[in-house]
Amino acid sequence: MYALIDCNNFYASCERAFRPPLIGKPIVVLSNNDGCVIARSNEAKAHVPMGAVYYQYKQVFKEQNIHVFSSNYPLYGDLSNRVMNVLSSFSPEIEIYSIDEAFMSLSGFERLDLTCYGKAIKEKVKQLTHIPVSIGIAPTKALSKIANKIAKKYDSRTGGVYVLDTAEKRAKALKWTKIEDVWGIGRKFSQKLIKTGVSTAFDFTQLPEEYVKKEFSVVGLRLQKELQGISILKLEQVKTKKAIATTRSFKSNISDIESLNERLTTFACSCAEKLRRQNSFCNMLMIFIHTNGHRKDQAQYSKNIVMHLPYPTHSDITLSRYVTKGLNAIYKKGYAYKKAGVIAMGISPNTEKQINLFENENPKHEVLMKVMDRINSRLGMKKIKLANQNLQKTWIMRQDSLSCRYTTDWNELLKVQ
DNA sequence: TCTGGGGTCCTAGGGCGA
DNA sequence: TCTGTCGCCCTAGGACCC
Repeated sequence: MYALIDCNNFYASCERAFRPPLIGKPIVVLSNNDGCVIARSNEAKAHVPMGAVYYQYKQVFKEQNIHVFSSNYPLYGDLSNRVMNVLSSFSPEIEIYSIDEAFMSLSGFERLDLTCYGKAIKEKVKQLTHIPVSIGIAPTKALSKIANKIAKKYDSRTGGVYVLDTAEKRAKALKWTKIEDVWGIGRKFSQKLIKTGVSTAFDFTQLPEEYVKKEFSVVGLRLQKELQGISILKLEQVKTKKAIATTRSFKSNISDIESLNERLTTFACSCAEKLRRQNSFCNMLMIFIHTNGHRKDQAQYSKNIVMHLPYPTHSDITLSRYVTKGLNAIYKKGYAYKKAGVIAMGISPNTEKQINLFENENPKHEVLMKVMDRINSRLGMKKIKLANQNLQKTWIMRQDSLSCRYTTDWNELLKVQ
């Protein structure tokens, strides 16, 4: 059996964890640059759709007394770690699936009353982190997702925990689940399925295998088996990332190549730092620049370039050199750029560095990067930068409604009066 | 004025060497 | 020496997830 533990309206719950008066009040959390709504409390869901554009909904927020927060990732990341730590004490096998979800293996726990065990987990997480969770338990990962949806939807009846442990319950749950709500069936696939008369998860399980394989590849076939109660997807081990990206939309458009180069250099340094943190190198670098696709009245241009590096690296200096080279190749004058990014690819661990016969990195880079990381980590922020980055840090994201970093910054600890 | 960011996996198709 | 086939690798594009 597998359990899926999912934090309820996670970002909104994090904001509430340190501000109890907000319990029961409508809350939304915005994306970077306060662009659009990325999380809503239950109370806000009736008034604001997911992805709503902030400036278009300002009036609604005001009228409905909805509390608005800019996203506060240091806080959410820290609370997520705390939740996962609590969960780890309930099973030796746990897969952290995302910032607010984890799968847990309950094999060997079958003799227990799983509903009671689920409730014990839920209560412990609530007690230690103040984050409410819902728990779905079932024989496969895909079914545990459905069980979780039921637990969340019928919270008062289920107490936030639902176990799908019989064929009857499974059939009933599958008939209740709309095809577009099935984990792994996105917008395109659900449209295609609905056209052929498949409107529920149960209908999907009745389709011929060959048809599913042909139309939805092995991914669809695996999912079908999982929904039929045959466990195919196992818990996954922590893996090193295959790509590391830093991409941003700008608060206002950028047209000149110097400013773009400064931004992209900073993004490259952020990628390099993430690479060093996970002890790996990259040997390919992609950069891209976009104009604002939402502004149909403005001239559009979008281009990316992939560069193969001569040797694996995680040096700020090397990556920034290639960023400049790439930008010179794709930049076109006369456009207002809204978004840009750097993606490090071809990632290999420190232990498997492929050395080039003819050209290798200056060994001083490695030492320098270590010193930079140590100083920056001790000072808590980016004090040491490359010379072609902006030392004044005038590129601040729009975050008009940011809450405190209650758990990760000494200066922002909760004050008790 | 203002519309997020960061990932994974699979398939098709072309190049290329055995 | 030429040709056909097979399989591997790479890339682009498309689907999905949170």
